[in-house]
Amino acid sequence: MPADPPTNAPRSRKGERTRTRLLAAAKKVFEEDGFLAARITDISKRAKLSHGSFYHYFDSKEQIFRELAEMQEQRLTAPIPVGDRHSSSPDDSPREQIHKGNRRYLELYRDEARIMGVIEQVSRYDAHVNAARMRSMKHFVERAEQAIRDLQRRGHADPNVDPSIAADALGAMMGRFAELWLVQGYRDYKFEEALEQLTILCGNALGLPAKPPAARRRRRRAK
Amino acid sequence: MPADPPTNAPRSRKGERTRTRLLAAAKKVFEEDGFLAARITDISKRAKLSHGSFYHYFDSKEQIFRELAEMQEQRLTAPIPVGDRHSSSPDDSPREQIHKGNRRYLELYRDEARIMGVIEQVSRYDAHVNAARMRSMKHFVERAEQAIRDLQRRGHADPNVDPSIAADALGAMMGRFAELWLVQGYRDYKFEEALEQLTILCGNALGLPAKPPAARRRRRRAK
Amino acid sequence: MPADPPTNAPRSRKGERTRTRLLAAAKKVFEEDGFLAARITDISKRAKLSHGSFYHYFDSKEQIFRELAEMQEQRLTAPIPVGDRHSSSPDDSPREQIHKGNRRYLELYRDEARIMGVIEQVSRYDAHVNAARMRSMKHFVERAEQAIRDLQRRGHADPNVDPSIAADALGAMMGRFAELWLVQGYRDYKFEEALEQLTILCGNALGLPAKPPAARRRRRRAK
Amino acid sequence: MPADPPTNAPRSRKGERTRTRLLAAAKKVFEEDGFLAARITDISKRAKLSHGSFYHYFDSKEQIFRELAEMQEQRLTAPIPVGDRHSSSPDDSPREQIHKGNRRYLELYRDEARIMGVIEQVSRYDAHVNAARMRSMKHFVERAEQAIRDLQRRGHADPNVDPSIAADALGAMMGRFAELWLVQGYRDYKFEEALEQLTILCGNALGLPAKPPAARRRRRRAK
DNA sequence: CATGAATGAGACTTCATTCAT
DNA sequence: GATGAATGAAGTCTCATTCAT
Repeated sequence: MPADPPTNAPRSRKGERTRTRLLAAAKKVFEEDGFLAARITDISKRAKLSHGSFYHYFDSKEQIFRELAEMQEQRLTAPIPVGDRHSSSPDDSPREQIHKGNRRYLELYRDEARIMGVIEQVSRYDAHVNAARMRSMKHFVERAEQAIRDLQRRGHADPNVDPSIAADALGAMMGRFAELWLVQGYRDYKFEEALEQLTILCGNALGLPAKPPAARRRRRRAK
Repeated sequence: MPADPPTNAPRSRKGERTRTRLLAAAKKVFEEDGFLAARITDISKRAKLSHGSFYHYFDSKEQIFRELAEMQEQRLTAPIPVGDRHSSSPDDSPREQIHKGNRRYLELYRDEARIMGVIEQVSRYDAHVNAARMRSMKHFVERAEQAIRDLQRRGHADPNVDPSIAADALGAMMGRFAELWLVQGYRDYKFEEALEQLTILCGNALGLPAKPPAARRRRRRAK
Repeated sequence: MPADPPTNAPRSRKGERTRTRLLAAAKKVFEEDGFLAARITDISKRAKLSHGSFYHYFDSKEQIFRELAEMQEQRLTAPIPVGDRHSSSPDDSPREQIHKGNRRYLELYRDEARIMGVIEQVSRYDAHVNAARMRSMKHFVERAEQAIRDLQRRGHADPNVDPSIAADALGAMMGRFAELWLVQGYRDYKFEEALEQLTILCGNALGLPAKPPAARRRRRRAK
Repeated sequence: MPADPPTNAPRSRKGERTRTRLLAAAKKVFEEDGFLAARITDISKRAKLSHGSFYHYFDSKEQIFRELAEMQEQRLTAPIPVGDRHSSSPDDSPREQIHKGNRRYLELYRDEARIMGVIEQVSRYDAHVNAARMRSMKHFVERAEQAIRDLQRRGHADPNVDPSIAADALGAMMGRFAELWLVQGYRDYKFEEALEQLTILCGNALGLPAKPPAARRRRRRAK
């Protein structure tokens, strides 16, 4: 999954620092101006570098963006590290697990909304960026698909649901909803409310057992 | 909801025809080359016109695209005309109604996938195009929201679901899934299968009564 | 001195009226936008005519402007009609005659300052317009020159002054001062004051006998 | 009074040389073609540069012209350096001082007639250029005004003359006469003759004591 | 490593002018 | 006479990218 190993890797400590500075500068510039309007000059200037030097580190605007986007995507879809605030414990209910996953996704998306918006933009005309997204999306969706399959096997999810399509569709829902809400400002939901609702919708869609309002559950279990 | 009436409207019959020719040409060029790569010259040439003439009818590439996008969006989210192949009869079950609506949406999206892809692209950097999308989306979503509310009132939908968020989220799901599938070729689903699954997911998400097929089947079996 | 007889002279009564309308419209547009920014379209539109029709009456923007400029120049440098408010009676002193001539010039210039400014502009890059100015200027200056010569012969003007150069120079002074003041708003003189001063300067320059405001002088003489 | 410091100032020695080359090239092109017909490409080509490079140094044709015009204006209206061929010694008569000033002005104007003509042209439609002219003109005229005031105080100049208007008007005369003569070729005066006449006119206008060939006049008065 | 001067392809846009209707 | 559609020459300006220093 790594991008093409940078052809122009820095050789010295100093070079490495400069490269990092460029990446940070590029992120800011892309966030402020969008991909198209961003100019190499702006990025270099922000990194306190002459624009000529840019080419020591990256071949083009596309290339530096791809690297940025890749980093971002990976962060967003990476498996939740065990022990993380968002990691689910084995005895979380499926809905609770979804809830935690969704929370993590939305929080990350929200915190990086600007650059996420630009990635959405660029992924529509840069095949590389799109491919990178697809790759990490697939990775993520596969885990979800497997989880659905498990739930179905244990009789906890609607057997009529196709795990593959469902994983894609619910992923699409989360992604696009996040963009509409957090990037394009389509509406102004309260974070917790939106999160909860999305979780309900996901849970329902998969036909998971009703929500925690635990009382009911215990009774059922009690049965 | 109509766009600003074109400032440079044609004043003669002939002009009107030329304008239409330009719109058709533009659509093709945008579909083939994408928005950015499309050049005024290409559009004009395809309409068998000198590039100078383009400016009699449109102020810029943006402007002609906006008009195209607006038309497309309206077609996609317009209420289904009564009597249409896709129109639902009053005694359709809610799931059936959703099914019909989804079918219509997906079919239209599929038939215009190329241009829809370009619209997705442009809407990320042209505020006008995005605004137009938002407008028609809102229109569409409001109808959905109202429908959900009705279902809840009649006890047919999960009362925990927020109609507004649900309408947005399921709309997001449909839209993004369609793009992934029909524009970006992310996966290669069979049309009927994807349609059915999306309908299940929507129905489940809203907590609608179990799918008809099941009922019938049981009854049938019961018979 | 007449301009080239319009190649495209109107043939009907209606045509004549349209032509006049175009001239009037052109004058306004030139005044508002200057020559360069003025477009045939604007002129035609203002004359409630399609721009195509413009070419029935004039060959180009230059041509219509030349006609306008010529009219203006002639008005400005035409001999003062006998009996006119500005006409000088035979027993006016030379200074009084100059005063009247200057008043007439400045009043006309002031009343048509906008278009005069445009003429100044265009005369710097349209040889025809400049030639027209030169022609009428020469006409005017020749009369002045003759007048100076007469005054010198009668011992009323400084014999060291070259009538030809003086006429040119004082004409230049009047013209450029008027432009600076009335077109470019360089300073904000009171009309009467500026007029009087210019007259003094002209009179002095030619070495005419001291100014009439006899009172003061008499007093001085009385001393 | 200096123009806004160029935003795109050269940062290296080489750049500085190139910039200078561009200015020189621009001057020539403007002189040959006039402002309107001059193209960026021509200027760049003449400076042995690609047209793209032009934009490293100047934002537009207007900008480079403004800089050129400013330089020219300043040269023309700068105070005469002490010791210069044109500087007047304290015991020059007022008429002699005017003579020297006029000579300097006319010689400079003549030597730069081409570009002066273009400046006259441009100042009529570029507010910046005009403003620059006005500024340096004002500077110049203020010195003249002060001189007139001094002469009046010492009883050497006609007290009826308003120093401010007179300075403007005589400045206008000099400027416009120079243009007519040296740029537009309105007439073909001998340099020395024109200079002398203009000096006489200025001196007379201000009512300065008669010219050196005083003898004649004194005799007359003596009568 | 860094600088910034130089390049040049390429697209947009304007508008005077022509011409078929 | 009038209309307005159509033409196309011409010039501006931008910026990614290269390269000599």
